Amino acid sequence: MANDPLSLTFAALADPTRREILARLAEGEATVNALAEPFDMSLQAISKHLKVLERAGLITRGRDAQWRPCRLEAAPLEEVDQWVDRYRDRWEERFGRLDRELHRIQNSTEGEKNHE
Amino acid sequence: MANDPLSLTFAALADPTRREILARLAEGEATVNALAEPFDMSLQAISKHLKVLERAGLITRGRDAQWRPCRLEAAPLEEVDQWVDRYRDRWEERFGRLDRELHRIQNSTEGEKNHE
DNA sequence: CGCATAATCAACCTAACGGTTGATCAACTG
DNA sequence: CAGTTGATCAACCGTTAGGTTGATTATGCG
Repeated sequence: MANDPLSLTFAALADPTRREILARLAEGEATVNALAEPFDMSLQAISKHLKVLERAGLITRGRDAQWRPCRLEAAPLEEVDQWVDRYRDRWEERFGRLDRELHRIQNSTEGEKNHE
Repeated sequence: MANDPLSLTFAALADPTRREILARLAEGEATVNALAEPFDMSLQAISKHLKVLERAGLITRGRDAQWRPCRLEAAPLEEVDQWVDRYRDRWEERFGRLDRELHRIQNSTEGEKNHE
């Protein structure tokens, strides 16, 4: 597999188990055992999934005695969002030209508001 | 690899060659040979990449004599966008609570506008 | 028909993925 | 210290990904 950041992120997301783990982490930190609990899978397998997520920068791990709490890190998701954003107008075609223009204007005024 | 739609899409995107192909197709339809031209790779390899993209629904292929023109299909990218959208507030933390609330309100009014 | 072109099919190879089991390390607890 | 718990490491295994080369199919052209 390619090892550029975006490829690592997409590859990490291309697995339902890992996406479920991220969904769980969106609710707060969790230990490896807590994350493994819902799955019919060995703890070691979950540990490997976490390593994949960590390599992609999607999680970080702390240290609390013998527990290694995992925390969601959204930065790579923002990269994904920015990448996919370049194709946004492709699926907004159905709105037609006028409505697409409205979206564009709306986005640009949002830009002014946020970035000033 | 898992074969649910989202996993197929993420997996298809987890390769720089395939992402470049999509970028090329964003400019318009193209034949397999045209798509293969920039890459130092056999035509068969590109053909396989196209099959992966097709299985994910990211492209469709027509038929024009011996050419099989490829066309970008953005629907799966919209699915990706919707999935990642659930985490948007995670990387917008830096805007602070007030601004995040503004975003939430803004989104909900957009929803009213689009879905009615 | 005979041939060139566009693209796919088929077989093969290496490396990585996703899972297993068993052993090990690290930290708390009695 | 001995034992338990949390988690990782290591080796292994079957399958798939991503590339190659060689053969094959389909279309257009002289």
